[in-house]
Amino acid sequence: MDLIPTMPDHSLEKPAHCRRKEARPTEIIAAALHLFDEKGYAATRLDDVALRAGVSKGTIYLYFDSKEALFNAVVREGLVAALSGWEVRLANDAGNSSNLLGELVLDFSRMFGSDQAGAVLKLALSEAGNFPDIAHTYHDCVIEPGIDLLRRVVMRGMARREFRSVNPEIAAHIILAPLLMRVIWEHSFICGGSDVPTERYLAEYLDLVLEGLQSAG
Amino acid sequence: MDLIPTMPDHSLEKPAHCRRKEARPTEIIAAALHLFDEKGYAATRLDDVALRAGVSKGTIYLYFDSKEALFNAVVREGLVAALSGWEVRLANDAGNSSNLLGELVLDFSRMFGSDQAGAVLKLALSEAGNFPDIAHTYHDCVIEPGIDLLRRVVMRGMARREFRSVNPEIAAHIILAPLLMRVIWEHSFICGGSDVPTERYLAEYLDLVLEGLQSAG
Amino acid sequence: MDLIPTMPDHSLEKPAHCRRKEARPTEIIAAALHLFDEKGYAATRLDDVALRAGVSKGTIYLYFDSKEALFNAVVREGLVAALSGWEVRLANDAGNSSNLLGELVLDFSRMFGSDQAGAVLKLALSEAGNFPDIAHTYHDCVIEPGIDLLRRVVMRGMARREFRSVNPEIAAHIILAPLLMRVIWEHSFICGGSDVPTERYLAEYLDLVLEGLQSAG
Amino acid sequence: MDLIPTMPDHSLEKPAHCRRKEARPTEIIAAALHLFDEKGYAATRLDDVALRAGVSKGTIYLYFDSKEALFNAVVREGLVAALSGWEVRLANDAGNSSNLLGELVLDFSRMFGSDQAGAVLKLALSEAGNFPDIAHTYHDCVIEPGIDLLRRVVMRGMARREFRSVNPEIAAHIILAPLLMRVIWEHSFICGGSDVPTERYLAEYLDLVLEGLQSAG
DNA sequence: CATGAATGAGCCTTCATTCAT
DNA sequence: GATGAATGAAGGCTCATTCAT
Repeated sequence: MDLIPTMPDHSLEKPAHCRRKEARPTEIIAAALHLFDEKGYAATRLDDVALRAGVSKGTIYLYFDSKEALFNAVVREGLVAALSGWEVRLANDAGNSSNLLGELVLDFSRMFGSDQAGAVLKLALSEAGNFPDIAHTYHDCVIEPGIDLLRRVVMRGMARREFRSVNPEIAAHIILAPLLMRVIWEHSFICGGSDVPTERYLAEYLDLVLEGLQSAG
Repeated sequence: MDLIPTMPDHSLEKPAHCRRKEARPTEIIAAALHLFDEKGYAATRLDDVALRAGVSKGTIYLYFDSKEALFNAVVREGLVAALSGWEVRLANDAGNSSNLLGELVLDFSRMFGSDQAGAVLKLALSEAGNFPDIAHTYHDCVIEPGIDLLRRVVMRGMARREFRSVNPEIAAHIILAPLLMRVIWEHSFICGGSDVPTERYLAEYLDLVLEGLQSAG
Repeated sequence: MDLIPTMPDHSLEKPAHCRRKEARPTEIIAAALHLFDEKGYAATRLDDVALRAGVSKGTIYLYFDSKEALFNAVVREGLVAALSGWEVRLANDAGNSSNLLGELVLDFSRMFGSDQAGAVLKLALSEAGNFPDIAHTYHDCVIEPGIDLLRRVVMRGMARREFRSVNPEIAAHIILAPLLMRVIWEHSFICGGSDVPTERYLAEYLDLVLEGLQSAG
Repeated sequence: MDLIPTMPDHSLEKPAHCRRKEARPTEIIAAALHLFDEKGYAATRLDDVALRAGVSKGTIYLYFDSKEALFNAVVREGLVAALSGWEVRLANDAGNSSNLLGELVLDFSRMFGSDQAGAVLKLALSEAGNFPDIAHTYHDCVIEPGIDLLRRVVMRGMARREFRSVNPEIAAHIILAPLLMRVIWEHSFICGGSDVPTERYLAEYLDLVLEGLQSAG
């Protein structure tokens, strides 16, 4: 499966000519993301994507080879957005591990709080059956790095005797879960959901996790 | 949306007549569940459901009014399976709250370990966009009771000074998340996934959560 | 096309045994007639015919080879009913031709006033496209004899100088038309229709026709 | 029931672009009319309509929401065609009523002689059971105005002592019947039918009717 | 580049017909 | 004979994809 959409490289064109034209693919992707997230891949009609993007249906095919290619582009865009969020200063940060974990969680919250990354997370999970390649790519490029980051923070904390001894791999999964779940939640039970504001949720969550990790001493 | 499929009540028919007949709806539901879980609602063809159930396409319509009705039946079946799992002895159990929480988690694991309940959980989340009624029903009948159970255990622990003071509502969500996430995981990244066996995962998870809840004293 | 339904000859069975059984074909035909008339051939489901006849769907096939065969039987039954109505004493009646025409019209009205013959008339016209054989048979067995009868009365009247000189063939058609039309009317615009009672309609009709035929002298 | 098909208004589009495009709906309606007339609504396949119209099946759905909507459009078209035929100069015509009636009949004959109006008349009667709304609309918009016109001519004749005293309402029905019947005839017993040419039929018919209406003096 | 009319493969659904009981 | 569960061919409808303008 080709994750890179058929998209002409406009990088050498004069920049101030027609901003709309260059934004087209992005606008289409944004429209598609919204609808894929809302209705799922299969139930989303290209007509609706075109309508929402303000272009004709045929135009979509100028930039993407097929509906599946569009889906790939959507996910890839969200992938990039997500990846950029995982950039942490893990190494050069000299603070204590609890703070480091706290910042990681905030980063995460900011990243998946955007429609972009959040919707793609849900998409990757929902459509995993029909697009195993995407599921794998997403897992390898987003989930695994995130887990890895958490694992390293946990190991750092253990090494510095700030955290008690746990299985870092599993702990990372468990720590990540409530964050992912919260994202899925908001994209599935749109109306209603829990009325707990994100800040409180994160605070309480961090409190619980850190307490659980805290070294006995 | 009607969650009860149009399904004749066979309970009064002659029992030794044709054993297959009474099992048909169940077989169809099982086949449908498998495919819905694997490919999603829209991408599942009724032909394939029929093939897998070992019946003709028309037969499906003897028991279900439409593809959507079949989907409803599938979810409802999983709902029942899930609900039966939440039966806990919360009240008459005199043990300490940590043990109680541990048992709850085991119950949960058993329940959603079955394909039935697990697949339906993933379905409810994946197809929430297209079937808001189902999403709501699932939330109200499965998720919310589960959260409530956890909340009550947390409050019990706090009342008995076994747990420190936390927000029970949020804590319940956070405690539930890794369990749900694990289920989703297994239904999305089928091959691969984490190679951590469920028992170890649960043990580590319980350890972390209980440590996090532990009263300081 | 076979106008004779596959129907076992019960004429030699003991008569007082099980009246229902022998009446089955007739009951099925009656139910079919009602539904064919109401909804047309294609829109009538055999399930509904069975339901209305109080038998199972399979039973229909004990008496009729196919839906088309049932339709044929229905029409043929109505044909017989209609034909029996055309039995007139044309020859031995010595009265004047106006009276003779009046009696013919009354006969006609009685015949097509029954649901049986009336419905079949409408059926034959409506479904002529799909069942040309039936249309022809109906035309040859019912319409043509009726026209012929009228023609002979008109010719008799002309021969006896009771009627003025007209084209008997055409006159017969024109005289028949309002009678047929009235029947069609009642089977098409069921509710509403004209509120003129049949008696008045016939009287006025006869008055107009006879006046039109009246010899000038 | 909505008699107006979902049909984009092309009146403002560039005219010299693609002559075919604007004719499409009309061509589809014509093809549908032919087949509906020939085989009835239910027995007509949209594939066949498409084939006859020289378009693909999907194209039909560009202009009509459903088979039923297409049927509505067909009837409505025929309705318009029929209504335009009932335009008579009743008021300003100073001639005698017999002539007026004669002209009305010619108008009628011209109108329903076209496939359009004639086929729709038969359709309205045949499919009245399945489309009561259409039957009513047709009755109210075509039949009733026609009857009304005839009634007014009859009353005019009576007022001017050209016609004898009859019930105008009933007379109108009776006068209309042979005309309608002739139309139905031609659409039902396509091959064969009576071999009397329309002109002779009309002449004989008028002769009979006028004679019947003639004032005794 | 952009459009949107046209296409046709594919799927849900219906229903006449069969057949084991 | 009678039943009604099961069948599967057929048709209405959708929508991703193409292409002439």
